[in-house]
Amino acid sequence: MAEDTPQLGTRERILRTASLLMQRQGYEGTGIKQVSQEAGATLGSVYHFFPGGKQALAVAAVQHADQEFADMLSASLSGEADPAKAVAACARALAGHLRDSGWVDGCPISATALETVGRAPEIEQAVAQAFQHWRDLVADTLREAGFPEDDARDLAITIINTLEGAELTAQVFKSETPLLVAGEHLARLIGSYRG
Amino acid sequence: MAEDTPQLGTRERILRTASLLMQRQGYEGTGIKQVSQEAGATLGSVYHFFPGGKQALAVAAVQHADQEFADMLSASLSGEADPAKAVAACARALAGHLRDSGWVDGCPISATALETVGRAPEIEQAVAQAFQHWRDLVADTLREAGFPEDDARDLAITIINTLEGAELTAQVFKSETPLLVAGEHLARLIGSYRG
DNA sequence: CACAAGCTGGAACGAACGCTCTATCCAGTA
DNA sequence: TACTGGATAGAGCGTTCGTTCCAGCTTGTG
Repeated sequence: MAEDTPQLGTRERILRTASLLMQRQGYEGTGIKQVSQEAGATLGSVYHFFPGGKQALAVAAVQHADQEFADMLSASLSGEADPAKAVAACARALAGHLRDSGWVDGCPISATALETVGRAPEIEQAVAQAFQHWRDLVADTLREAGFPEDDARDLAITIINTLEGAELTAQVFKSETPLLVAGEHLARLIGSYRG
Repeated sequence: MAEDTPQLGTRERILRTASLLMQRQGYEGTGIKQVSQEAGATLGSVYHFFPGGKQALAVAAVQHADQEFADMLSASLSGEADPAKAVAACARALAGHLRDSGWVDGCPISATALETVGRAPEIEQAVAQAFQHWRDLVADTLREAGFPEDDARDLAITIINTLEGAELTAQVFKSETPLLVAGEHLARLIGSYRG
């Protein structure tokens, strides 16, 4: 898993491995021993760097995924001047990445989110911060393109939601279609605020 | 959990309990022993009715949830003649139900879907069938309202996706807003095909 | 009343879980 | 050279997991 990147520090290797495994298997489905093995670390190291145990590791992994996905989102959004086209391009990028991964690498945190909602406050909060972070990136893009504050905020909510749901569905059907259709519909929705 | 409905048969009680627990905790987070206890049944009964073990129980629970959600969807959609209004009403219904449950009862199968994608083919297939089922219900509604076949199919995809994503986000933020905004945006999107 | 079939109850199994613990290693410092 | 403290290593704790197994209980039929 991450044994092929030994130049990274142990903590970083554990974090990346945990994030990847939780993306694919969820929080409950990912064991600390599996993380340590696939990261090329030992159990002792995991507890050394994350004294809070599995929950602390999950929070850090969610935050790591948050930042990684935000970078990808920023890059996608800044590639097009028209926000409608930018969102559609973003959906296409997600679809391509998902297909290339064999339909396993969807949203990095939604599985964890669904398993821990109402049951692990620290993790829940990290997930909420990530969603808010991504939403803000989209809202900023819309505002800079001239959309009024209220419209930008509401559209950003729906854009993130729709991409989230489309990615889930694309995984289930192992098809790019839901994401591509979502991209076009979101572009149409954004465009409908222009007139 | 289900001890208060002893008039139901044991198999049905196990099924409902499994479905509810998997909705809230996911597949990995839900144990067979927990199901048997909260269903007021014994371990022997679970394996008697579901000889295929946890996976078979999960498949049956997903199918049960499929039918239950489909009924709710049909009722919501048939309440309004205009499909745009019907979808918005549906989003409001989901938001109300989610709030009443203390933000824990979201989509009954998405947690299970995310945990098992690419790792448990039987469960994956049951999830895909459920999604297709719901999508068909929406597409039928749109077709009956006069939408062309292609538009109805594409819109149905996005409507289910968006509701799915909005429900996830509403759970994370413990707020009805994502679902309500999604309902309005979906109504707007549907309306944009009218002109 | 007897008897099979369907169902229930729960002990027990091996494996895996999260986590704790002690021991060892080793670069940096005095 | 002696010491210190972060990092590594993994055995082993108690618990829970999914599963198996079988004795006992009901229930309906002859």
